[in-house]
Amino acid sequence: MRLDIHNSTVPALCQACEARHGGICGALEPTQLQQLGRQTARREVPPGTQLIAAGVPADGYANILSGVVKLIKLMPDGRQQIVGLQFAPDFLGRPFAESSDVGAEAASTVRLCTFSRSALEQMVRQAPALEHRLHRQALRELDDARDWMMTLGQKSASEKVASFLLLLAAHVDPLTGGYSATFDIVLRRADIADFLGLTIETVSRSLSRLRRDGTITIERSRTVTILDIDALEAAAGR
Amino acid sequence: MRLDIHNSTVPALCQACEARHGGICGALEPTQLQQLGRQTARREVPPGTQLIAAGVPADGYANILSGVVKLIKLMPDGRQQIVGLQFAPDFLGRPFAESSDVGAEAASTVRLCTFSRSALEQMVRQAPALEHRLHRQALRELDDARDWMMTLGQKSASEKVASFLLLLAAHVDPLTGGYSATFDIVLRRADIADFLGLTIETVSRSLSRLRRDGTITIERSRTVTILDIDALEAAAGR
DNA sequence: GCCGCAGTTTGATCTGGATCAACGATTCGC
DNA sequence: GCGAATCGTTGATCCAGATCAAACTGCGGC
Repeated sequence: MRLDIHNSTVPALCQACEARHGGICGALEPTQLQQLGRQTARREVPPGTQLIAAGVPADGYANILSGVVKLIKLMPDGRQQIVGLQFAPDFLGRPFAESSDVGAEAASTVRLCTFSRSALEQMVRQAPALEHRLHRQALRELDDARDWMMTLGQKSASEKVASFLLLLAAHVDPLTGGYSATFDIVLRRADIADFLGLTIETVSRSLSRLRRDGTITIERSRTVTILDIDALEAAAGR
Repeated sequence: MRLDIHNSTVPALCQACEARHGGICGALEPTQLQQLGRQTARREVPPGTQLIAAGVPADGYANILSGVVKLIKLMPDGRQQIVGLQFAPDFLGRPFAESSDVGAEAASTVRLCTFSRSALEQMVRQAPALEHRLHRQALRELDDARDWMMTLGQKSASEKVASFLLLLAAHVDPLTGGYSATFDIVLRRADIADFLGLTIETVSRSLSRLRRDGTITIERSRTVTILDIDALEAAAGR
């Protein structure tokens, strides 16, 4: 089978890789994948691991293979805002800048495919399609950020919580395009609060109300099942 | 003078253009500028003009030559959030998408250099540096959006208003890098409210308080002079 | 099994900003 | 220059969500 011959030139690790399809490596030819593959390292980190420190020059970039990463901004007085969540197969890092004022932390166990700044820059020079992929992801993240600005600026507490559940349901499973009916809330209540601009008490109360209304169920405070997706969308303000 | 000979190949309109320096046209060679120049049209529109309708396929793109553009997101029930302001020499439009769910409206008199989707796509194919510029602007807008998420999610009403004034002061004059001491608030109170996730009354009260404290002066509700920049930064939460 | 701890839920109270209301200021058309 | 519409300011009251306080749940260590 010809396809096998062709595939055999793709590094074994990349063959089953999430990041090759939706992610940025999809822009690379087999020979380029081989070249990049020699400069990558896989890492698995536990929840809570600091992946990128805000304001500190980052050592490199990564593709997320599985898990959820929180993007965090901090104020001098300690208040913090989670400005985004990233899922497989997202690219992680800020291209063309020494450092960023956004930090990144593993929210769950996270598997990464890491590579250095210079490795990325070298690949970008060789494969313009790679920059195009990065550009597209930046635009997608920009759309997401603006969506969330709407949530933060205009929605009520319960609308925010419902929006958050829909966001998770749409992203936890990188394979399906739609919503997952059952999924784990990877974040603690404190993280959800920082993402929504609320307090943990208000988050908890809003979740309890959704449960009481029969829109969702929650097991052991972590596993959510959506019973009524229409009601949840309505509760989210659309 | 050799420089004149070289400059003479740059279209006359582009020679003094804002967008050529900070903007995306800086990525183009004189011959490419000439080529694009043939496909552009300058437009000057009054405040309130709808430039891009959310969800409707856009006819094209533009560079902002002067003025301020509001980026607006709308909810089905009519609530709206301004998700960003754009100033000269920003690029206006959403590359690689038929339409966007973000609308754009002139906040002041705006001068634009417009061109079609196909003209841009053609130039991008010929000049990879152009996509690089677009990419960089997208990343800058992403940083701005996340900054504003912090403002929307964590800051108090008066911190939001102070942050807004600093944002304007930093951008109204595209030439200087720092803050302008005196500038016009181009937006109406209702727009400021939609940008900050507040009501017009709260915006007005916060501005009055800053005036009473001697941090700023306001003439005819539009022209602001910053008397104490440190106090204003402190009031903004940094 | 029991303890200790971190995280979550629920209740009572308080408050920043929304809402409701009235009144100034500015701009525009004629 | 005058009236009218729009926009902005200020005051009084109300309420969603914050804060303060207490109990509950699940989990790991021993």
